[in-house]
Amino acid sequence: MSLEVAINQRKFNNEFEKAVINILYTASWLEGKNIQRFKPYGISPQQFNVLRILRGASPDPVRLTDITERMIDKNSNATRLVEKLRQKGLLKRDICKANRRQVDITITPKGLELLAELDVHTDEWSKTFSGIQVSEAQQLNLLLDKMRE
Amino acid sequence: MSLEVAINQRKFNNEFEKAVINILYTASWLEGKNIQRFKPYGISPQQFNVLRILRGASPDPVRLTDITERMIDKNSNATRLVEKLRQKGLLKRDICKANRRQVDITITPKGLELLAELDVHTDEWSKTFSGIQVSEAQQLNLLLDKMRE
DNA sequence: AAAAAATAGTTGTGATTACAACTGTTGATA
DNA sequence: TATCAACAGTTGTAATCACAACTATTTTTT
Repeated sequence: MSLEVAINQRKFNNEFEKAVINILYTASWLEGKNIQRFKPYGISPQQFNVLRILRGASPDPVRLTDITERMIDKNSNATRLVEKLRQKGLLKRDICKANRRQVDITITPKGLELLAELDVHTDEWSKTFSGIQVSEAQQLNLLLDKMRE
Repeated sequence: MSLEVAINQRKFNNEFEKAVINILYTASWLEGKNIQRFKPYGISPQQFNVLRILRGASPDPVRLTDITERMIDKNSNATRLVEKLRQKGLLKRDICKANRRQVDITITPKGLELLAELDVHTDEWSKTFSGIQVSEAQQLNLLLDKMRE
């Protein structure tokens, strides 16, 4: 569906403003889909993001600051996200002995299992973007990177 | 800055997944900028969105459902956004006489003034996207629309 | 070594979101 | 004309976000 139809607006001041609105609208659309996708597994998109970061480093631990740096949404409160996941037994927290200001966070086997379950789902989900070609996705990535320069 | 550097992740499963993450990251980046942009005027990006919808229809009123339909983020609670703006005197609410289930919402002169102030700001802001050309912004719009098909 | 600055994370708060259940009004059906 | 369904908004709630102030630890400066 075109942006014009999606938000029922015919005119935009210029292509830049339209692109900004289009990005925000598409992100909100994707976020909604993600919430539904993760809901059966009892986690939020942000929590999924954290788990994936942890798996990327596993079996090495990751510091809280590293998590924030690598998160898609930098505004999230990593402390609280981590605490939620810890309560679910998906990660463990240890005060770093070398530097007691740091908290070392590691994904647990249970966390890895959950991600493994979701992997199948994620692959299928990626394929649902039948509207665009691989080359177009590449182009999209290029343009978005360029926009943030 | 490339997405890889922005979220410190070197590999992605495929270009589609990368594009999804890129859209979400870019949207969060833009949202942060927007929050800052509107903060001096005491409104949120969503509230700005509502005011612009109202100006688009002005002097005609708009129903609450119309607002939701036209909003960038459909998940917002229009009732509460409108109430916030009403408290600030930026719009007025009237129960529709013909159909008392409906609420007619109209932007006030004060609301129009605020938007006029912001217009200057918005134009300048649009120009800060020096990284991309008009043709590239068009391409971006095309690809995003296609992705949501 | 004491004081100051920098680092790493936590916590408090007010606003906002996600979602479902709810009220009140109008239209359709029997 | 009652009854039921559909419509238009509202409200309750638990979770999350935005942001700043805070604690605790380590490093740097004097």
